[in-house]
Amino acid sequence: MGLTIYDIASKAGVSIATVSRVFNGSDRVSPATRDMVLSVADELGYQPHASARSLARRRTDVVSAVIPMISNYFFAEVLRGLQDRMAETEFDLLVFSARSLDEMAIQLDRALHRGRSAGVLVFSAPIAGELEALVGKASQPVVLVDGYHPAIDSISSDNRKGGTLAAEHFAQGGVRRPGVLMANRESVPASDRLAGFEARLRLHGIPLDPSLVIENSHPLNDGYNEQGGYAGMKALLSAPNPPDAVFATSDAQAVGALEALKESGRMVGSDIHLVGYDDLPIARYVGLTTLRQPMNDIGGRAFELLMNRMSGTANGTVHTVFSPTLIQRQSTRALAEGTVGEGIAL
Amino acid sequence: MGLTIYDIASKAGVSIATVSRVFNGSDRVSPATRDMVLSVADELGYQPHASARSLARRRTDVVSAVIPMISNYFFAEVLRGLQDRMAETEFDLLVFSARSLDEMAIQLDRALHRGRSAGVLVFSAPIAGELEALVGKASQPVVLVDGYHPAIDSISSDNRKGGTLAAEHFAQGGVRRPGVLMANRESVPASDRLAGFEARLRLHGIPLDPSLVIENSHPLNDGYNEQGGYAGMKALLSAPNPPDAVFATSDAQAVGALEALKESGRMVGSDIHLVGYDDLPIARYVGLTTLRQPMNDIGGRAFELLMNRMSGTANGTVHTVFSPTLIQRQSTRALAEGTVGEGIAL
DNA sequence: CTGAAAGCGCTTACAG
DNA sequence: CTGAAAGCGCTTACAG
Repeated sequence: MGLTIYDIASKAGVSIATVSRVFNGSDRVSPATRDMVLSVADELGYQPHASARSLARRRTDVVSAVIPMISNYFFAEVLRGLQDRMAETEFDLLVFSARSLDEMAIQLDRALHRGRSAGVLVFSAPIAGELEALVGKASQPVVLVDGYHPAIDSISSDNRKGGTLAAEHFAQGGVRRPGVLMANRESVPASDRLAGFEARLRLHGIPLDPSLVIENSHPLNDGYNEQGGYAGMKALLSAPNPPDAVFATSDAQAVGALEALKESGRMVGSDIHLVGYDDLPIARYVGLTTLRQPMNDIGGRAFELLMNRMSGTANGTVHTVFSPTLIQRQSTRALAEGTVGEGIAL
Repeated sequence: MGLTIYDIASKAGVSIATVSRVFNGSDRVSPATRDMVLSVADELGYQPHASARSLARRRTDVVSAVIPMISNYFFAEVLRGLQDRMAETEFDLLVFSARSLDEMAIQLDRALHRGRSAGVLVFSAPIAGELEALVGKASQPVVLVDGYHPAIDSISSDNRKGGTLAAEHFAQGGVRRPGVLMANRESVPASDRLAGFEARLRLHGIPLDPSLVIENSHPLNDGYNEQGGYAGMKALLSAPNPPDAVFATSDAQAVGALEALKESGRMVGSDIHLVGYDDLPIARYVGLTTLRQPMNDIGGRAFELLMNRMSGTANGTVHTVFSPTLIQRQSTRALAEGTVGEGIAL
């Protein structure tokens, strides 16, 4: 299909400028001309050439997303929100996925290549060192998704707030001896969740026994995994003085914990309570109280931020922070105190 | 950064042709010239412009993937395999995601735009009607992933074989009265899995009572969901003559079924057996016997197929079919008959 | 090994 | 409303 604008122009008996105008929706074309050009183009099956167009226009309708571990539920959902929002526009999405921080730098470097895209979304990466340098000298706008840097637009979810909500739920429900199933210490989201949780407990004068804060022993996926939750809950249950409610920094860990609780014969939601984080599809299914992040909104909003930057509309640096919501389900049933959630196990 | 090849050329005291040759790894440049051009380019921070390059070369180093429901585990994993393979090349990946068949056509149409990419991967779509027409007149090579059409290169997983393996496992283990938790009837993969299952049972002279084949009542995600598996298993258990082993067409359904089995007090893996499909991460965790598809390999192989097509190396239509593997775990423990699988619940 | 020049397929002031 | 022409930033025969 080597059809060019020249073929259409000659066949339609107009200049290439006119054909171009028709395809760019210019209003400086008479309806009659437009219709005829369109019908010729349609008949011949003409399509403008993407690269030629971006070169001539000096801009491209492509956005890049640099993502660690694309197979992760959170990223996949954010990406979905992003694409839904993008579908309404002319933009296409270039995806660069990495499996480590080093790879993030490599992929970001690729994404930043001149003429490749009009803007870049960087997911969940601590912006320092090499990444910071790359973003610093980037010639296209960058927006951080699920990340933060004082000088770069960002959009994220308030992890401290999530921890706070969990603690508040516990406090209101009369929890006296809380425990925590923590992901890897190095994980920034998990640390923030824990920090918010601790601070709010303190406010209520509820002590958090350090021996009841179990760090995940399985490193997979930064410690957000079932195995570690299972092992951690086993450890908590065999403590001299076990907790009466547990906050897990992810649903994956919580699902593992549920397994351990079932084996122990405990009634979850009455004997002991459990709160997760993420609201994976399975959370609803197993009746797990959890913190939900508006993943789709995050994706959509990220694209909007980037659009503003690309069009030069934006002024100062913008940091958008979404709040998580506590979804109350059976795993904290007895804590309900009137705050009946939407949650039924099935 | 409006740096062009001219800036580098003049600063380096050579022609733009030479600069171009350096950046294209041509060997028709003296080492000395090469080094000096490179150092100038490096100093100034020059990068070739992607669109200009593809326009002049008359080809692009971009591949498109058209995907339904990107948040699905299977697609995310295949995508990962694809990207791992692509990372070794100069290719970038454009992702178009759809939420329905109609949207698949729209997105495929976008992906097929001239100059946008050098080849397109179409995921899990029945190629007929509008989609077939689009692929038919496409000017770039198309490879079907998890799909089939006689005239188009494809790569897929043998779903009939998966059903056969499940049936064989049941037959060898002495199952007398099998049941099936079926996804939506319209789902091609589920139908194929069921067909293979039935055929192999027949071969062994084991009857499959139609009343023990329960179609999922929850339409979400084509019937591959926990809720339907739960409800379906409840129905099977309350049958006048319940099954002694159940084949679920997905792990999601099987996880729901496990829940129902637990509530019923049945010992899974001895009183009754259960086999899923997909080998989701949670399958290993809950000790579910299942059929695993080599998702990463599928992605990598899809890219290779496309590369061959793009380079014109390929001859006839190529259909690659991967076989699933039965991963034996606790949920069919008593069927083991020596075939001890790798599976331990934790 | 190197350069001058044509060409890739569009867009967009500038004139009319 | 329409056209002629320059330009977007490269690549690649063609000559030397």
